[in-house]
Amino acid sequence: MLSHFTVDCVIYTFHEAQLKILLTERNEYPYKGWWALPGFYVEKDEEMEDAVKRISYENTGLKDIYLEQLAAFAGVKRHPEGRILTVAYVALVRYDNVKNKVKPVTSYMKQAKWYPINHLPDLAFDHREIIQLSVEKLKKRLSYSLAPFELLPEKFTLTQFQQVYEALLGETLDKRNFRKKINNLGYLKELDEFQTGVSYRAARLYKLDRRKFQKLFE
Amino acid sequence: MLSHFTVDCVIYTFHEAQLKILLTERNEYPYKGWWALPGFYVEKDEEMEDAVKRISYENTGLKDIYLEQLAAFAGVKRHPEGRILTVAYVALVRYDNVKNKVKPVTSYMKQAKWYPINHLPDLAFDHREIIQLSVEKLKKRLSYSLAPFELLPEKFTLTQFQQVYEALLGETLDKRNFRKKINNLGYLKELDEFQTGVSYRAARLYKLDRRKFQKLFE
DNA sequence: TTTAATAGTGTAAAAAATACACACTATATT
DNA sequence: AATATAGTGTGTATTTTTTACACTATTAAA
Repeated sequence: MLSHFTVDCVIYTFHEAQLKILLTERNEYPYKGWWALPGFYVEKDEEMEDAVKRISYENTGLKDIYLEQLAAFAGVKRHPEGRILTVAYVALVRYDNVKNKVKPVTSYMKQAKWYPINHLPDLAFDHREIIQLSVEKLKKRLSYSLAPFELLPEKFTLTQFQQVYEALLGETLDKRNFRKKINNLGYLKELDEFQTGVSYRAARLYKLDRRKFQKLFE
Repeated sequence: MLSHFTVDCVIYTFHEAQLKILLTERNEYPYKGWWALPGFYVEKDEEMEDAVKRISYENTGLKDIYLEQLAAFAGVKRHPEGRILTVAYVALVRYDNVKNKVKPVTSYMKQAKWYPINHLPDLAFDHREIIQLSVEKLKKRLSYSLAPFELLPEKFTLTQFQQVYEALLGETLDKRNFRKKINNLGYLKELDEFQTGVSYRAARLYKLDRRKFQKLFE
């Protein structure tokens, strides 16, 4: 009737044309030395979401990030000392905002590191399963959620946008058909700005037109 | 760090061309006399799903029913005595199987009753919100999940099948187009049997072709 | 000036979704 | 026997969406 209560965060970002997840190396029994999702106990009078925010702040230095609940995991055998119920959340952050910030600021882990979703190390507890579920959920919601925009910089190229889709779908898409489709969606705003610092033709930048997006999905 | 831990069940069935949810009248503080989702504490060494099965058995007399986890609700203020974390599950049952069975078999409730999803009474706790979320989830998964078949009898008419869709989508569908679409899906098996006991032209019965369904979604 | 790397663009064909109306049949009623 | 009732079952034309596919443009660096 009483259970330990934790939250775990699957924190995604988009970098080098890949989706990556932030993992921490545990410095505590059990699974000491293993990689795991950032997570910790929820305090007695703390709202679950606040605990998630606290943990993602400790790990990314960011407040006010995009969060959604994934699922609860409560297997009696998850933890050797008895049931620890965890509620897993998905968080999405822009790599620009975190690239110089990630470091372990807690005693219970040695380091934190971004791993591409298709090259994950062995993971503690049932964290592999949690991640698997999170990928599937993101995949399904792709075309009617703000998720892609939470992963990309404010201003992005269509190629970057396509790469987010490709990373989640796990397949390559035809450039022309992709562009046609997102043009029809109608919630991208074409800017008069271009990529800089590339040694090839600079791509045009776009951003999300939040108004149009909301009109479409209310 | 420790929290009370319960599960709540949103048990759906299909009856009289409507989707209905099983509610119980509480016989305990708090919300005594209010209608609520069937739910109870998870025992110390009990798996969460087993608790759900236990509770749905107590309420419907059925074992081995279709279950999926919906979400965790853990608001500090859900319960006047402090946080009670609940994990909500959706269960789907065939009305044929339960129609003579529903009765309160526990001390903590007075009665149980099926309510159409669009005529619900006032509900205890945040149960209205839980139900709302469950409807939305079912709606999204409609055409690529087994949910409709778990709600219908083994052998059903196309009209019944369409009514399940209509109830969840909250709109009426064109009969010809609906039939064309599900014909294209290709996982319905046409039987040589017909409805009986109706005072009008008897409709042909169909059933799910599980093999084809699985081939399609593996 | 050439090379390497990526951006950007259109059209035709096929497939899927939509809109739409009437004849059929089993039973109950007179 | 005739008729009313209530729901079953079916086809076609139109529009929309999806797919397949290949070349030119731009920039920086060598």
